[in-house]
Amino acid sequence: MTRRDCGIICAAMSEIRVRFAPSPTGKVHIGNIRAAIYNWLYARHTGGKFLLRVEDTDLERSTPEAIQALLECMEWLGLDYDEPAFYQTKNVDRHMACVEKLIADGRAYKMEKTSRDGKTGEVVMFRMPKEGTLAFDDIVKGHMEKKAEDVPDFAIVRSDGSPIFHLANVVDDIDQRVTHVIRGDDHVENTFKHIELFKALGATPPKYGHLSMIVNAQGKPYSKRDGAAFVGEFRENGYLPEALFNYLLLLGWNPGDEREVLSRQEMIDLFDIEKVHVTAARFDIKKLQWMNGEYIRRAPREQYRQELLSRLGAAGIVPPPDFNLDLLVDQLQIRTKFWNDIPGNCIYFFTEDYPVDEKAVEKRLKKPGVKELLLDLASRFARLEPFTAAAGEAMVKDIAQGQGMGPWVHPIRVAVSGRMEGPGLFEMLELLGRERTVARLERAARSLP
RNA sequence: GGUCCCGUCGUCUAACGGUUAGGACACCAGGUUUUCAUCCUAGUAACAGGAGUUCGACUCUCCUCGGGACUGCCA
Repeated sequence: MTRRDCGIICAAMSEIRVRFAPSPTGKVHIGNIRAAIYNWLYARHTGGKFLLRVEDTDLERSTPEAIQALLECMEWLGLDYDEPAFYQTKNVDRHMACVEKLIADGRAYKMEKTSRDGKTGEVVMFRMPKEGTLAFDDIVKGHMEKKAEDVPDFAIVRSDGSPIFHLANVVDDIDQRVTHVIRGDDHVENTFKHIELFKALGATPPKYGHLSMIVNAQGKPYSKRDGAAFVGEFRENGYLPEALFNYLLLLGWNPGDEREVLSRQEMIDLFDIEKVHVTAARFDIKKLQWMNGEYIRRAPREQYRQELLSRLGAAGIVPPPDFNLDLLVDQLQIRTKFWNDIPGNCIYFFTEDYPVDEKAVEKRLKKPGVKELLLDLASRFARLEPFTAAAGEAMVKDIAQGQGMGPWVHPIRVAVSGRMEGPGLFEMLELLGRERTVARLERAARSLP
C-alpha cells in the first residue's frame, strides 16, 4: 500500500515512461508480446507513457514488411503507444556522438579484436569497473549483485563503425527518457553493463524489471520447431486478441483473487508489476483454447454476428435475406471455440456441397428400417404447419410416444447435415427450411439400399 | 566449466510461520439435453529431497538434486 502510494506520488513528480523495443524480424513471439503487454499495462495503470522503439539496426532482417507485421500485431492486441514510433536507425548519429564522449572521458577505448568468426578489426570497448560490486534492485527478481570482476569490458562499436546493441539501447533509453525497463529475463546480465553505460553518459539509470521466459509444453525454451509461438499464427487460427492478451497476462501474474477472465479495464486497474512472478511459465495451449471459447461465448451477439458474416463471406457465402441469422447465432455462439470453426460448422445451411461424415452415415443411416423412416419423415415434414422448430419437435415427440426421440432425431440429423453434432436438431431444420429438409431426407433415403 | 536466477497438483497459480494446502485449465464420474457444445454436481491430483531455526515451516537458513539465463564485432 505504501509502495503504491509512493508510485502515484512519483508519477506525479516525474512521469513513468516504459517502452517496448522489439527488433522487427518478421514474426512477433509470444514471449516478446507478453513483455509488451506488461509494459503497456504498467503504463496504463500508472498513468504513464507507453513507447514503441523499433530496434531496426539489424539491416539484414529488418524489412518494411517485418515492421508492418509488428505494428499489425500490436494494433490487433490493442497495444497503442503514446508517442510516434522511435526508429533506432534514425538515432545513429547520437549513438556515435556518445561514443566520442565515452572515449574522451576515458570510459571507452579502441582495441584490435578478433571476433568469433575469425575476423580481426578495431572495435570500441566500454570500460567496466574492475573492482567492487555491481548491483541493482530488480522490480521482479529482487536484489541482484555481481562482482565487478565477473563483468568484463564489452564492445560497443563494431569494426565497421556501427553501434552495438548495448550502446544503442542505452542511448535510446536516455533519449526517450525511459524510467522503467521491463524486458525479458535474457537481459539480466546485460543490466549490469547497461547501468554503467548510463552512469558513464551522465544519465540516471532506469528501474529494471526482468520477466521470466515462457517455455513450451516440454518445459524447454521455445524453438522454431514448436510452432504457433507467434502472435500472427494465433490470429490466423481464429483466436481473439482479448483471449490471447488475457491468457498471456496470467502467465506470471494474477490479480490476487480467483478471477481469471478480466476486462481490459480490470487488468489496468489491478495490474501490479511488483507481483509478477520470477519463475518461468509453461505455455498451455489447452487453457488458451478454453479461454478463447470463453471469450467467444461472452462476446456481444452483434460481434459474433459480424464475425459470422465476415467468415462466411470469406468462404464465398452470403446468407439469403430471409435466413434467420439470429437463430443461427443463438445456436452457434456457445459451440464456437475459434473463429475459424465458423464456416465449417454451418456451411451445410448455405450449400448442397458440404462434407459428409461417412462414419456418421454408417452409424446412423445404414441400419435396417432407416430408409423407410426417412421417407415417412420427409412426407410428414412436407406437410408440417407451420414449419418451425417447435412444431417439428412436437411432431417427433408425438411419433416417439413418450419414448426417447433418439431413434428419429439421430438419423434426421445425419441425413440433413452429414454430421453427428451441431445445433439443436429442430432449430437446424427450421434454419434449413422445409424444402431443403424434405429434399435432403429423400436424397438420403434414396442413397440407401 | 564460471557467474547469476528459479523449484506448490500434469499445467497456470493461491495460501500475516498455525488452512482438511484453495481456485482455474486438463482429466475423470454423474446430472440436464434430440447430438455436440454450454450449464450444474462430484472426484483424482502438489508443497523436489535432506538437515536446521521454531511450540509450530509451503512459508526462514543451509546443503543436495533438478531446471533456466548469461558467458558475441546478435538483439
